[in-house]
Amino acid sequence: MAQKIKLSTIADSLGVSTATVSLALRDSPLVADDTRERIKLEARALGYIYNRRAASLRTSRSGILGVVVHDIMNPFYAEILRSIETELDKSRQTFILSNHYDSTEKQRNFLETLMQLGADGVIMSPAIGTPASDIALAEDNGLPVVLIARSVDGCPAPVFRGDDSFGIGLATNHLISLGHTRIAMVGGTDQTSTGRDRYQGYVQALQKAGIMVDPDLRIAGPRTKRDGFDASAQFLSLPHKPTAAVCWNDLVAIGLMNGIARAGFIPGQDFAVTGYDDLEEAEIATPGLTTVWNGQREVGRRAARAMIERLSGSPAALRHDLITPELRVRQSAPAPKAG
Amino acid sequence: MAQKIKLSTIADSLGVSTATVSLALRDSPLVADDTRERIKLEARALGYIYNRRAASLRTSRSGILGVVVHDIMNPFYAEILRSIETELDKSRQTFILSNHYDSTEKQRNFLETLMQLGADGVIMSPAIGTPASDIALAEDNGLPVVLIARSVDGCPAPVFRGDDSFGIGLATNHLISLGHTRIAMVGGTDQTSTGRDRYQGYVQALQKAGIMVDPDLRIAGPRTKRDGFDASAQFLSLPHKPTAAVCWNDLVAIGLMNGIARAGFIPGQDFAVTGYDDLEEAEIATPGLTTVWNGQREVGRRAARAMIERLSGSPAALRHDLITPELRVRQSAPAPKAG
DNA sequence: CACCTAATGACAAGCGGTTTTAAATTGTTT
DNA sequence: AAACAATTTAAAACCGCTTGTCATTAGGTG
Repeated sequence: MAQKIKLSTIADSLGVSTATVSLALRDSPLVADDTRERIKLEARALGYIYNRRAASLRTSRSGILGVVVHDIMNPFYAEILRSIETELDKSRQTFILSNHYDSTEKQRNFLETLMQLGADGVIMSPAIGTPASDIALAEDNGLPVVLIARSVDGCPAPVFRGDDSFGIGLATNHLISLGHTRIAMVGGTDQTSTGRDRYQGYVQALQKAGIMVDPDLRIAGPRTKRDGFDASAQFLSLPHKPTAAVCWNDLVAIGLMNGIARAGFIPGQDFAVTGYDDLEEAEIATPGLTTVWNGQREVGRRAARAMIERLSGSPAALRHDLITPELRVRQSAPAPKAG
Repeated sequence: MAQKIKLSTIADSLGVSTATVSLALRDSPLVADDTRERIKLEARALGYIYNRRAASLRTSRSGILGVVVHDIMNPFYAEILRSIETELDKSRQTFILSNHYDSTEKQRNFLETLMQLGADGVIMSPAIGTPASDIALAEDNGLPVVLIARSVDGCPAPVFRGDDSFGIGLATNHLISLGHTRIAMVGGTDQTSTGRDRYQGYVQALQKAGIMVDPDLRIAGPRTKRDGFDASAQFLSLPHKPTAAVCWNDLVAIGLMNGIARAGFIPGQDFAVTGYDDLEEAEIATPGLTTVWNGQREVGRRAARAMIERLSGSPAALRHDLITPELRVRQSAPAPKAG
């Protein structure tokens, strides 16, 4: 490793002061045009690397954002993440990523790390059971928080997510309109705001259609493709076989369809299945998955923008931003078989 | 945001010097036990947050690592990433993530950012066309590099990856032993070391079995599930219909099977398909995907360890570490249909 | 009790930038 | 030619923590 090039190296080599160099590199109007050019040229020639730590010590802006999600291996979060990345790239913010796997402790550790690093803010999908105080602590220490996908009770931070109750209603109503009456709900948990909203949306849709809600038809828990696959046995052995399944998300739906197929049935023919999220994969699944677009790209984009606006000191951002889901009809959810 | 608590705040409140506080918090033996306890207690009581930027300015160790992959939405990289995360967690290193989408420019920008932040090192799967000089530049600026999945010609950095040529041979030989002779290769590109190795492995296996290599049977390019799905049309219209497909990876294989199914054929019955990587998903695909375990967990684990060792100043790590792939037989690749 | 060693803690100089304040230069005006 | 304004550049303090050097105190020994 060659000798370290710093501001003073450039200053010495050009016979000016470090202050001038600093100002010049950041295009300050206080420096004459040709001085600035000479300095920039020399900086490049010497292979100068700007030291952000030193700078941020003074300016208290690190250019780093934190992003916390449940699990990036889940395509739902991966899609959100990608749009956050795209948006942050434009503003030259780097981000540090962490999965919390729904451990509030892991999440707390990560928030602490961010504070130590002097991160400018954090975009997070809170872990199950996150107390509002954890978020308040971050804010108190100068770490602004923007929430995505889930909200936290009693927490004033802005939230960006889809309208879950409405969205699951779209899927449920679609099945009802096709003539299904025994509709199972596979996946989800009451422990998250999202889980409660979706179950409630499902129940409301049934009730509005005058269909009795049968608690036996709820298979709570599944969240991944594997879970959905494993849940197929339970689904197939439900009392009074259901003809359709409203799934927690696309992963569960695809897993469930795979499981059903493994058992010798034909998904999208023997049973109607709907997903949720409209992942890229929904379209190429076999059969094509009827699902609900949940705007994950949009969630990421808006959350990132909100954060950037907040950092640039604009007035308090809006508190909540609900994205309106849309139904995507494909082949996995036809009308029930006659008889 | 309350008033900032720093070392001197604690020092003043206890009537000791900041040096003592610094030493105490880091468990230096130079500080008496009970002094240390008093200091730690006070730090907690005041809600002190360690300022890593200030510290690292002095120590030139930031506790940050960079990780660059092609695309985290690709489960192959996501699995590697997860094992890197697990490993780094143990050493209290945080990491900054970036996708390069095979843009050397984006990759260069990211490396520059890491240098500015004073990152301790970077674990990367290099973008197609990465010149060895880009990596040398990083090393010159004190940013140690460990490569994963792909190697870079003329670059002395350690590499962790699977033995691609051998691995693809496993899949090809398996198909040959089942009686297949017209075996297509779907996906991959000659632009990466991995791509060249796998194609070569496929060719060698055929030759060794005395099967003529037909260039028409190569469909180069596909890498994603979507690509595989789209390639199914081309696959089905190949001259002299092949009976089997060796796919670039599991994603392509699953996509291809979906496409084949959409066209009215039954994958794993009308055609034999093999994947590569053994993603979690391979097991629950329908039919279960016969594939090659590529040790991505192992790659991530070893790469992270190598980096940590290197940081702790241990002697030069070994240059290459090839993981030996293993065949995983499931249902997607049976013998060819009679006739 | 004087002397030496070991244990403990204070001081101050960095680390590499940013920014405020003041000085120097140039050009204008009377 | 002196006085003043505008434009550039220089000097120095500061951000918060680490660490080598040195002073102080306490304990042990002859």
